[in-house]
Parts: sequence; structure tokens; C-alpha cells
Amino acid sequence: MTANDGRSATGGGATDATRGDTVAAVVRQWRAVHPGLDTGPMEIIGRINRCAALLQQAEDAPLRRAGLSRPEFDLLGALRRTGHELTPGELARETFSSGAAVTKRLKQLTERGLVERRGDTRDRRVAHLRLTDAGRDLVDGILPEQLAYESAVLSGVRAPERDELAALLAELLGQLEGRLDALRV
Amino acid sequence: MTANDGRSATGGGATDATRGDTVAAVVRQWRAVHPGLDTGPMEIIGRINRCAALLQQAEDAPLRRAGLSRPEFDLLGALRRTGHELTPGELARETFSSGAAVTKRLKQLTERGLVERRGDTRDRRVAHLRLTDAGRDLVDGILPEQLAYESAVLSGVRAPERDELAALLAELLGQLEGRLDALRV
DNA sequence: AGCAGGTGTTTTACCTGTAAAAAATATTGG
DNA sequence: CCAATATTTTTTACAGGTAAAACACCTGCT
Repeated sequence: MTANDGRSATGGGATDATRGDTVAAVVRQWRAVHPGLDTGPMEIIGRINRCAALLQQAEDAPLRRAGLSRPEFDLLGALRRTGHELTPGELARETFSSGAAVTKRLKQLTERGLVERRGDTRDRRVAHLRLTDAGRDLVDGILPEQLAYESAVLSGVRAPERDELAALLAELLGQLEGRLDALRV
Repeated sequence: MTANDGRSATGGGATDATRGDTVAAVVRQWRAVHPGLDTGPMEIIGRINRCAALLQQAEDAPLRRAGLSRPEFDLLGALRRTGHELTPGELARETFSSGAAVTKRLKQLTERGLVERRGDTRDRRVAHLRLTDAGRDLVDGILPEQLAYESAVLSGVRAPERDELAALLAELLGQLEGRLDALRV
């Protein structure tokens, strides 16, 4: 499901641990209203959506302290981890965003002195972007904080389960990435 | 991680199934640049984010055919599955969105005749929202399509793994929902 | 050479969300 | 009863994204 699956808090009360997470509660509501439907997919998709929402909310905190939004950090991170210059188009593919969005972010990041632009000498349509020293230092400063914070957030799940979860997610993601073009809606 | 984990396509080539999903590739890049860091959290958080992004993109298609955005459907769905009227504040909590966003969506959905508003007689600040017949029919029409579509998207993963995945996600989500207030950044 | 069509990037117009302030009403304590 | 405070919802100003169009440039064909 999209929203009615993992994007809902159930009622005004506190989380009732004995009855499961919020997604379980939502699924129960749906089953009560539509007893015939197979709500199985909600148990996975709903939880992935909800986990993603909670994790992102938590993760944005360290970034905001550094004055960056997540999409901005995505862009800087792509430049950092690839280790070489990227064109706007490559950055768009790399960060899964639209070209227009990349253009806007690049404008701001360039003004802030985190990124530098260089025109291609052969093809004058294309630009090459690279991190400035300040940009690289910023990413390198944030990344360990971010990872440490993520470790803390995940610490409630034991290592063997974490590995199992990572493996299953990898399988699902592989399917999704390979598929979705075929299933092209 | 936020983005530099699951939000990236790796290079221009096609997906290389033998080398894992895109997240694995991104993690490799980070490890090459920062060999000292524990990139473990990326394997989970990155994949959750990326799965969520892909799933949402796929799921939005059936909704768009019905002329609804996902946040709009969230709102209608909350009304449908709870089975009773909700106030704007309750809807905001139920859909995890801000009050202002709910106000805007309600305005549009009311204009479209999918939702009806009724003022509270005791407390004249609060409103009560309910689905119109058209709204209920729309939700009931979309939901089975949505679930069927989701089943198809998940069909690449076998049932036992799906159950295992759902269980592990439930555990993680339980931790996150119980925790995050405690870990309040 | 010159043009048709393709590609890379930016611009435009618009839409939606957010945070903070405002508005309207309720509640509480003197 | 009144003033102060709290609560519910809406409004405002703005930041950021998107799709489609516009721009600028390249490539290949004739």
C-alpha cells in the first residue's frame, strides 16, 4: 500500500507494544472493513514505508546541524564517493532526481562554495562539477557522525537479525531494480 | 545513511546482477574512499530508503489513474479504515502529516465531493470529516487494485522469505517507534 | 556547408509541503 | 465574570520539487 499501511498512527493512545507496530494496527483496521482482501503486501510495503519515514526523520537531524538538506548531502556525497567530477546529468542519475532539481541544488551549493563548476572544452553544453576543499571537508566531517547515529538507531536489533534483514532487503531490492522496468506500469 | 546509500545509481551501465544491488555498489564506493568507517548501517538503511522510493514510484501509478495523489489517498484511506468521522487534527496524526497540509488536502477533496465537513456543536473550533458515498466508492475501488499490484511487485520474493522479511521489519519498526522519542535528537 | 534531429542543461509555471503567525474558540484561576 | 492561557484550525510566506518548454550545442546525413 501507499499510505494506509504504514503512514498512520492508530488512534490517540500510546504505542501498544503487545499488539505490534502501527502497521499491524492499520492492517487490522483494513481487514475489519474489507474482510475479503489479501492484506499481505501491506505487511511488507507498509513497514518499509514507515521505517523509511522514521529513519529519514531521525537522520535529517545531523544534517540540519551542518546546514544541509538531505538532497543537498546526496549530491555532495555522490561527488565525494565517486571521487571524480560529474556532470549535472550524471548527478541526476546518481541521486535519482530530476535534472531541474539538480540544477537548483547546484546553484545553491556553488554559491555556498561547496562545489565548483567547470565547462567541458569539447562539448560546451556540459558542465563538470567537483567538490571544493570546503565541500569535501564538510562531507567527511558529517559522514562519521551520520554513520554513528545510524548505528545507534539500529542498535535495538541484534547483529544476526540485522544481517538477515540486510540480506532479505538486498534480495527484494535486487528484484525491484531488475523488475520495475519490465513491469513498467 | 540518507542518500549516499540507497539513492544512487551506479555509473552509466546496466544493473550488474552478479555484483548486487545499487546500494552494495554505493557502499563499495564509500569504503574505498573511507576505509576506516563502519558502513554496516548503510546496508540496511540505504536499502530501506531505496526500496521505499522504488515501491512508492510503482505504487503511485494506480493512484494517478484514479486522479489521486498518494497523500490524498492516505487521507481518504484513514477515513475509510477507521470507519468513523475524524477531525483535521486526528487526520494529521493518522497520516503523519502537518495540520496545514491536511487543511489544504481537505479543501481540495471537499471541493471534489469526496469528503464532507460538519462542524462540532459543542466546540466550534473543531470540524468532523467523513467520506461521501463517492469518496467511499473511490477508495473501495482503488484498494483491491492497489493490493493486487503490490502482490505482483512482491512476487519475485518467495513466500517464506516474504514472511521472514515482514517479521524482521516489524521488529525494526517496533524498535524505531518505541525508541525515537527516547533518542530524540 | 547546412539542416534535421538528438542530447545536455536550464528556465518557467505551477503545485505542494512546511514553519510560524494568526484567528477563533475553549478553559481555568482569581 | 474577566483575563490569561491553551487548543484547534487556517492562513501566510516561502522553499523545493516537477513537467514541459526553451536553449544551446553537437552529430550525422545529404
